[in-house]
Amino acid sequence: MNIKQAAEASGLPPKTIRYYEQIGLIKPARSANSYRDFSETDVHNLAFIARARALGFSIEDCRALLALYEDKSRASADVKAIAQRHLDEIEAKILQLAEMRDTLSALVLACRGNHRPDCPILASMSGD
Amino acid sequence: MNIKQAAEASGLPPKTIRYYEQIGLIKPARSANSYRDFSETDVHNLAFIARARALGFSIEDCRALLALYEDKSRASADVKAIAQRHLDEIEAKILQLAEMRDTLSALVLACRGNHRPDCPILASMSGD
DNA sequence: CCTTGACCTTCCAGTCATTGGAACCCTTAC
DNA sequence: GTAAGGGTTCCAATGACTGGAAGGTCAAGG
Repeated sequence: MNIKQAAEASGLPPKTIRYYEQIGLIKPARSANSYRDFSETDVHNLAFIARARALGFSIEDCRALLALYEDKSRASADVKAIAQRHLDEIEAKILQLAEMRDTLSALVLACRGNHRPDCPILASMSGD
Repeated sequence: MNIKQAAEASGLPPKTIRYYEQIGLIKPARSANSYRDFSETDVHNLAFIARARALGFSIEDCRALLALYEDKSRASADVKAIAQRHLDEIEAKILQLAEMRDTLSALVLACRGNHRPDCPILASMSGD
Protein backbone atom coordinates (compact mmCIF):
# COMPACT_ATOMS: atom_id res chain seq x y z
CA MET A 1 0.00 0.00 0.00
CA ASN A 2 1.36 3.43 -0.94
CA ILE A 3 1.51 6.33 1.47
CA LYS A 4 -1.65 7.98 0.23
CA GLN A 5 -3.75 4.89 0.88
CA ALA A 6 -2.11 4.50 4.28
CA ALA A 7 -2.91 8.13 5.01
CA GLU A 8 -6.56 7.70 4.12
CA ALA A 9 -6.81 4.46 6.06
CA SER A 10 -5.16 5.86 9.19
CA GLY A 11 -6.47 9.41 9.08
CA LEU A 12 -2.99 10.90 9.18
CA PRO A 13 -1.49 13.17 6.48
CA PRO A 14 1.31 11.67 4.35
CA LYS A 15 3.72 14.30 5.69
CA THR A 16 3.03 13.20 9.23
CA ILE A 17 3.50 9.55 8.34
CA ARG A 18 6.89 10.30 6.79
CA TYR A 19 7.79 12.21 9.93
CA TYR A 20 6.77 9.26 12.10
CA GLU A 21 9.03 7.02 10.06
CA GLN A 22 11.88 9.51 10.35
CA ILE A 23 11.69 9.48 14.15
CA GLY A 24 11.44 5.69 14.21
CA LEU A 25 7.82 5.31 15.31
CA ILE A 26 7.02 3.08 12.34
CA LYS A 27 9.19 1.13 9.91
CA PRO A 28 7.31 0.50 6.67
CA ALA A 29 8.90 -1.71 4.00
CA ARG A 30 10.12 -0.28 0.71
CA SER A 31 9.17 -1.35 -2.79
CA ALA A 32 11.75 -1.71 -5.55
CA ASN A 33 10.98 1.84 -6.72
CA SER A 34 11.87 3.16 -3.23
CA TYR A 35 8.23 3.89 -2.45
CA ARG A 36 7.12 3.08 1.09
CA ASP A 37 5.02 -0.08 1.18
CA PHE A 38 2.63 -0.14 4.14
CA SER A 39 1.35 -3.44 5.52
CA GLU A 40 -1.95 -3.85 7.34
CA THR A 41 0.02 -3.85 10.58
CA ASP A 42 1.70 -0.55 9.65
CA VAL A 43 -1.68 1.02 9.01
CA HIS A 44 -3.04 -0.42 12.23
CA ASN A 45 -0.11 1.05 14.17
CA LEU A 46 -0.63 4.41 12.48
CA ALA A 47 -4.28 4.40 13.51
CA PHE A 48 -3.17 3.44 17.03
CA ILE A 49 -0.84 6.44 17.11
CA ALA A 50 -3.55 8.70 15.67
CA ARG A 51 -5.94 7.71 18.48
CA ALA A 52 -3.28 8.16 21.15
CA ARG A 53 -2.38 11.58 19.72
CA ALA A 54 -6.08 12.50 19.70
CA LEU A 55 -6.07 11.78 23.44
CA GLY A 56 -3.18 14.21 23.75
CA PHE A 57 -0.38 11.73 24.39
CA SER A 58 3.07 12.99 23.39
CA ILE A 59 5.03 11.26 20.67
CA GLU A 60 7.29 9.70 23.31
CA ASP A 61 4.23 8.41 25.18
CA CYS A 62 2.97 6.99 21.89
CA ARG A 63 6.31 5.24 21.40
CA ALA A 64 6.06 3.71 24.87
CA LEU A 65 2.39 2.76 24.43
CA LEU A 66 3.11 1.18 21.06
CA ALA A 67 5.96 -0.84 22.59
CA LEU A 68 3.64 -2.02 25.37
CA TYR A 69 0.96 -2.79 22.82
CA GLU A 70 3.37 -5.02 20.93
CA ASP A 71 4.68 -6.64 24.12
CA LYS A 72 2.25 -9.46 24.80
CA SER A 73 3.73 -10.00 28.27
CA ARG A 74 3.23 -6.38 29.32
CA ALA A 75 1.72 -5.44 32.68
CA SER A 76 -1.38 -3.29 32.36
CA ALA A 77 -0.04 -1.32 35.33
CA ASP A 78 2.65 0.12 33.04
CA VAL A 79 0.04 1.32 30.57
CA LYS A 80 -2.12 2.71 33.32
CA ALA A 81 0.80 4.62 34.83
CA ILE A 82 1.45 6.43 31.56
CA ALA A 83 -2.23 7.20 31.11
CA GLN A 84 -2.67 8.38 34.68
CA ARG A 85 0.31 10.71 34.46
CA HIS A 86 -1.05 12.15 31.24
CA LEU A 87 -4.49 12.51 32.77
CA ASP A 88 -2.97 14.47 35.64
CA GLU A 89 -1.28 16.79 33.16
CA ILE A 90 -4.53 17.33 31.28
CA GLU A 91 -6.36 18.14 34.49
CA ALA A 92 -3.64 20.58 35.52
CA LYS A 93 -3.85 22.29 32.15
CA ILE A 94 -7.63 22.51 32.36
CA LEU A 95 -7.35 24.17 35.77
CA GLN A 96 -4.82 26.64 34.41
CA LEU A 97 -6.97 27.48 31.40
CA ALA A 98 -10.10 27.78 33.54
CA GLU A 99 -8.29 30.32 35.67
CA MET A 100 -7.31 32.30 32.56
CA ARG A 101 -10.88 32.06 31.29
CA ASP A 102 -12.33 33.32 34.58
CA THR A 103 -10.00 36.31 34.75
CA LEU A 104 -10.34 37.11 31.09
CA SER A 105 -14.11 36.77 30.91
CA ALA A 106 -14.50 39.11 33.87
CA LEU A 107 -12.31 41.66 32.08
CA VAL A 108 -14.15 41.27 28.79
CA LEU A 109 -17.45 41.70 30.58
CA ALA A 110 -16.20 44.84 32.28
CA CYS A 111 -14.97 46.41 29.04
CA ARG A 112 -17.58 48.49 27.28
CA GLY A 113 -15.97 47.90 23.88
CA ASN A 114 -16.78 51.24 22.35
CA HIS A 115 -14.90 54.08 20.63
CA ARG A 116 -13.53 55.49 23.88
CA PRO A 117 -10.06 54.62 25.17
CA ASP A 118 -10.78 53.66 28.78
CA CYS A 119 -10.45 49.90 29.12
CA PRO A 120 -10.37 47.63 32.19
CA ILE A 121 -8.50 44.98 30.19
CA LEU A 122 -5.54 47.26 29.53
CA ALA A 123 -5.83 48.68 33.04
CA SER A 124 -5.52 45.20 34.49
CA MET A 125 -2.51 44.33 32.37
CA SER A 126 -0.77 47.58 33.16
CA GLY A 127 -1.02 46.75 36.85
CA ASP A 128 -4.23 48.70 37.64
CA MET B 1 18.85 49.65 35.21
CA ASN B 2 20.66 46.48 34.11
CA ILE B 3 18.89 43.44 32.77
CA LYS B 4 18.98 41.53 36.03
CA GLN B 5 17.20 44.29 37.91
CA ALA B 6 14.68 44.58 35.09
CA ALA B 7 14.16 40.82 35.26
CA GLU B 8 13.51 40.89 38.97
CA ALA B 9 11.23 43.91 38.67
CA SER B 10 9.18 42.45 35.82
CA GLY B 11 9.22 38.80 36.81
CA LEU B 12 10.68 37.73 33.47
CA PRO B 13 14.00 35.88 33.01
CA PRO B 14 16.83 37.88 31.41
CA LYS B 15 16.88 35.45 28.49
CA THR B 16 13.24 36.16 27.76
CA ILE B 17 13.78 39.90 27.97
CA ARG B 18 16.62 39.69 25.45
CA TYR B 19 14.34 37.66 23.21
CA TYR B 20 11.59 40.26 23.50
CA GLU B 21 14.04 42.92 22.41
CA GLN B 22 15.21 40.76 19.53
CA ILE B 23 11.66 40.45 18.16
CA GLY B 24 11.04 44.17 18.67
CA LEU B 25 8.58 44.02 21.56
CA ILE B 26 10.69 46.38 23.65
CA LYS B 27 13.51 48.77 22.78
CA PRO B 28 15.65 49.44 25.85
CA ALA B 29 18.42 52.03 25.61
CA ARG B 30 22.08 51.05 25.69
CA SER B 31 24.76 52.28 28.05
CA ALA B 32 28.23 53.21 26.84
CA ASN B 33 29.46 49.72 27.74
CA SER B 34 26.79 48.19 25.43
CA TYR B 35 24.75 47.00 28.39
CA ARG B 36 20.99 47.36 28.04
CA ASP B 37 19.70 50.23 30.18
CA PHE B 38 16.07 49.75 31.20
CA SER B 39 13.88 52.74 32.07
CA GLU B 40 10.88 52.57 34.39
CA THR B 41 8.70 52.53 31.27
CA ASP B 42 10.61 49.58 29.87
CA VAL B 43 10.10 47.67 33.10
CA HIS B 44 6.44 48.64 33.16
CA ASN B 45 6.01 47.38 29.59
CA LEU B 46 7.76 44.14 30.48
CA ALA B 47 5.41 43.62 33.41
CA PHE B 48 2.50 44.38 31.07
CA ILE B 49 3.71 41.70 28.67
CA ALA B 50 4.25 39.28 31.54
CA ARG B 51 0.64 39.71 32.68
CA ALA B 52 -0.70 39.36 29.15
CA ARG B 53 1.37 36.21 28.63
CA ALA B 54 0.07 34.84 31.94
CA LEU B 55 -3.44 35.23 30.51
CA GLY B 56 -2.28 33.15 27.56
CA PHE B 57 -2.08 35.89 24.92
CA SER B 58 0.32 35.15 22.09
CA ILE B 59 3.35 37.32 21.51
CA GLU B 60 1.62 38.91 18.52
CA ASP B 61 -1.43 39.65 20.66
CA CYS B 62 0.90 41.20 23.24
CA ARG B 63 2.42 43.35 20.53
CA ALA B 64 -1.03 44.56 19.48
CA LEU B 65 -2.17 45.11 23.08
CA LEU B 66 0.98 47.05 23.89
CA ALA B 67 0.46 49.24 20.83
CA LEU B 68 -3.14 49.91 21.92
CA TYR B 69 -1.96 50.57 25.45
CA GLU B 70 0.42 53.23 24.17
CA ASP B 71 -2.17 54.72 21.83
CA LYS B 72 -4.09 57.16 23.99
CA SER B 73 -6.75 57.57 21.30
CA ARG B 74 -7.47 53.85 21.06
CA ALA B 75 -10.98 52.44 21.01
CA SER B 76 -11.63 49.97 23.80
CA ALA B 77 -13.57 47.94 21.22
CA ASP B 78 -10.26 47.04 19.59
CA VAL B 79 -8.87 45.73 22.88
CA LYS B 80 -12.06 43.87 23.64
CA ALA B 81 -12.05 42.21 20.21
CA ILE B 82 -8.57 40.77 20.81
CA ALA B 83 -9.52 39.60 24.29
CA GLN B 84 -12.81 38.09 23.15
CA ARG B 85 -11.13 36.14 20.35
CA HIS B 86 -8.55 34.83 22.78
CA LEU B 87 -11.27 33.95 25.28
CA ASP B 88 -13.04 31.96 22.58
CA GLU B 89 -9.83 30.07 21.86
CA ILE B 90 -9.34 29.29 25.54
CA GLU B 91 -12.87 28.02 25.85
CA ALA B 92 -12.47 25.86 22.77
CA LYS B 93 -9.26 24.40 24.20
CA ILE B 94 -10.90 23.71 27.54
CA LEU B 95 -13.72 21.85 25.79
CA GLN B 96 -11.19 19.82 23.83
CA LEU B 97 -9.18 18.95 26.94
CA ALA B 98 -12.31 18.12 28.91
CA GLU B 99 -13.25 15.66 26.20
CA MET B 100 -9.79 14.07 26.39
CA ARG B 101 -10.06 13.96 30.17
CA ASP B 102 -13.47 12.29 30.08
CA THR B 103 -12.37 9.62 27.63
CA LEU B 104 -9.06 9.06 29.35
CA SER B 105 -10.39 8.93 32.89
CA ALA B 106 -12.98 6.33 31.86
CA LEU B 107 -10.19 4.22 30.36
CA VAL B 108 -7.94 4.64 33.39
CA LEU B 109 -10.81 3.68 35.68
CA ALA B 110 -11.51 0.59 33.59
CA CYS B 111 -7.88 -0.56 33.61
CA ARG B 112 -7.03 -2.84 36.51
CA GLY B 113 -3.38 -1.77 36.46
CA ASN B 114 -1.90 -5.08 37.53
CA HIS B 115 0.73 -7.53 36.27
CA ARG B 116 -1.53 -8.96 33.59
CA PRO B 117 -1.48 -7.78 29.98
CA ASP B 118 -5.16 -7.19 29.29
CA CYS B 119 -5.78 -3.45 29.17
CA PRO B 120 -8.82 -1.45 28.08
CA ILE B 121 -6.58 1.54 27.38
CA LEU B 122 -4.56 -0.28 24.75
CA ALA B 123 -7.70 -1.99 23.50
CA SER B 124 -9.32 1.37 22.92
CA MET B 125 -6.31 2.78 21.11
CA SER B 126 -5.95 -0.30 18.91
CA GLY B 127 -9.53 0.21 17.76
CA ASP B 128 -11.29 -2.16 20.20
C1' DC C 1 6.80 7.19 -28.35
C1' DC C 2 5.65 11.20 -25.85
C1' DT C 3 3.40 13.89 -22.73
C1' DT C 4 0.50 14.95 -18.86
C1' DG C 5 -0.82 14.60 -14.26
C1' DA C 6 -0.80 12.38 -10.11
C1' DC C 7 1.76 10.12 -7.48
C1' DC C 8 6.28 9.30 -4.93
C1' DT C 9 11.15 10.57 -3.00
C1' DT C 10 14.57 13.53 -0.13
C1' DC C 11 16.10 17.58 2.07
C1' DC C 12 15.77 22.23 3.97
C1' DA C 13 13.39 25.71 6.37
C1' DG C 14 9.77 27.62 9.21
C1' DT C 15 6.41 27.54 13.01
C1' DC C 16 6.00 29.37 18.61
C1' DA C 17 8.11 31.04 22.67
C1' DT C 18 11.52 30.31 24.84
C1' DT C 19 15.89 28.06 26.91
C1' DG C 20 20.71 26.28 27.11
C1' DG C 21 25.29 26.80 26.20
C1' DA C 22 29.65 28.60 24.34
C1' DA C 23 32.83 32.20 23.95
C1' DC C 24 33.91 36.45 25.28
C1' DC C 25 33.75 41.40 27.59
C1' DC C 26 33.10 44.53 31.84
C1' DT C 27 33.01 45.87 36.70
C1' DT C 28 33.75 45.61 41.47
C1' DA C 29 35.91 43.95 45.63
C1' DC C 30 39.64 41.96 47.97
C1' DG D 1 46.13 40.45 40.03
C1' DT D 2 42.41 37.75 40.17
C1' DA D 3 38.00 35.91 41.17
C1' DA D 4 33.13 36.47 41.23
C1' DG D 5 29.35 37.96 39.17
C1' DG D 6 27.48 40.63 36.09
C1' DG D 7 26.91 41.68 30.90
C1' DT D 8 27.17 40.71 25.45
C1' DT D 9 26.40 37.90 20.97
C1' DC D 10 25.32 33.94 18.32
C1' DC D 11 24.01 29.16 17.52
C1' DA D 12 21.25 25.25 18.47
C1' DA D 13 17.52 22.68 20.51
C1' DT D 14 12.76 21.93 22.07
C1' DG D 15 7.61 19.35 19.89
C1' DA D 16 5.18 17.96 16.34
C1' DC D 17 4.53 18.87 12.49
C1' DT D 18 3.98 21.59 7.81
C1' DG D 19 5.35 23.93 3.42
C1' DG D 20 8.00 23.99 -0.46
C1' DA D 21 11.60 22.92 -3.84
C1' DA D 22 13.78 19.70 -6.90
C1' DG D 23 13.46 15.64 -8.90
C1' DG D 24 12.10 10.31 -9.80
C1' DT D 25 8.03 6.99 -11.20
C1' DC D 26 3.88 5.34 -13.15
C1' DA D 27 -0.55 4.76 -15.73
C1' DA D 28 -3.38 6.63 -19.29
C1' DG D 29 -4.36 9.06 -23.55
C1' DG D 30 -3.02 10.95 -28.20
